[in-house]
Amino acid sequence: MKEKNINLTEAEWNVMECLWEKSPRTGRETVEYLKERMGWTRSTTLTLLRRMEEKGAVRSETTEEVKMFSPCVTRENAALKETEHFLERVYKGSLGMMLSSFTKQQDLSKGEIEELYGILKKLEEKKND
Amino acid sequence: MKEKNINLTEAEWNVMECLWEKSPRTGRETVEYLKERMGWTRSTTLTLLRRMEEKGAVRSETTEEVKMFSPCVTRENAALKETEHFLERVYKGSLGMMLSSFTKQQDLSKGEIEELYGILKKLEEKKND
DNA sequence: ATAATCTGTCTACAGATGTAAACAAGATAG
DNA sequence: CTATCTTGTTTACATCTGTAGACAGATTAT
Repeated sequence: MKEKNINLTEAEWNVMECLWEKSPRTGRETVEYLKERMGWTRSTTLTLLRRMEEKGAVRSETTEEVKMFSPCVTRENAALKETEHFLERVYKGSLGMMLSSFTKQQDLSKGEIEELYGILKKLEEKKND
Repeated sequence: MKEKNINLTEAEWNVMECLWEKSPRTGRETVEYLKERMGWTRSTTLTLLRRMEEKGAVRSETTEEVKMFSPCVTRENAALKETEHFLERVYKGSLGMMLSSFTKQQDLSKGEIEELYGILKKLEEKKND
């Protein structure tokens, strides 16, 4: 069974964010949410939802006359896929290359560097026990 | 003078890679290069080049009867843009979040962790002197 | 000079994406 | 019951992307 490769477009990410934040949600809620943050019309949101259901990114079930939408992928998983794809395209798949290139240009603050350190340290510890 | 926001599509990245590797290049060279690694026809490559010139990603000059193509952005810069955009979309702009989420799922090898450490250390040193 | 070849430009076309109006059937308010 | 609102479904449409054929002028080989 082939893990369908769900590619979320930029617009679709917004719909997912909405559903990841809370789900299931009615069409109405979703429309409301996206009208506010994105300024989308009802049609736009519903079209997105339909397409996303077609491609298996969200699923719906009709409870008491109303359609409820839920995501079919976790945010973590979607993010992971995106990240892999991104690293592949831009940094030949190397996280190290990305980190060094990016930081070389971005000039992180001390705090940020500390944060990254912390992450690595925790990682290492977990690896060592 | 607004820094035009050059968005490279996936296909276009390949053209850029070719020109970043060496430039200027004749159309012919470029076509040759991409025929090999991508299996693209002459038309495909030339169309891409034209579109990319239109949107300012590459520029050309005709030297002795032949058009020579060069990139208008450095790889570093393009990568930076992509990275920012990517981080924004997927990790609310936070490199830290990206690193921790990604590594949580990806299980880096010891060597890789070391590599990342090295990068951070160097960064920190630079910051401290 | 003619045919074959290069090089550059134009045109094409299907599928993806962003965005949305139009319409139909049920629910409801007056 | 009729006018209105709600919810879901269809259709639309301009752009962008990936991919490429067709054609015209210049160059070269026969």
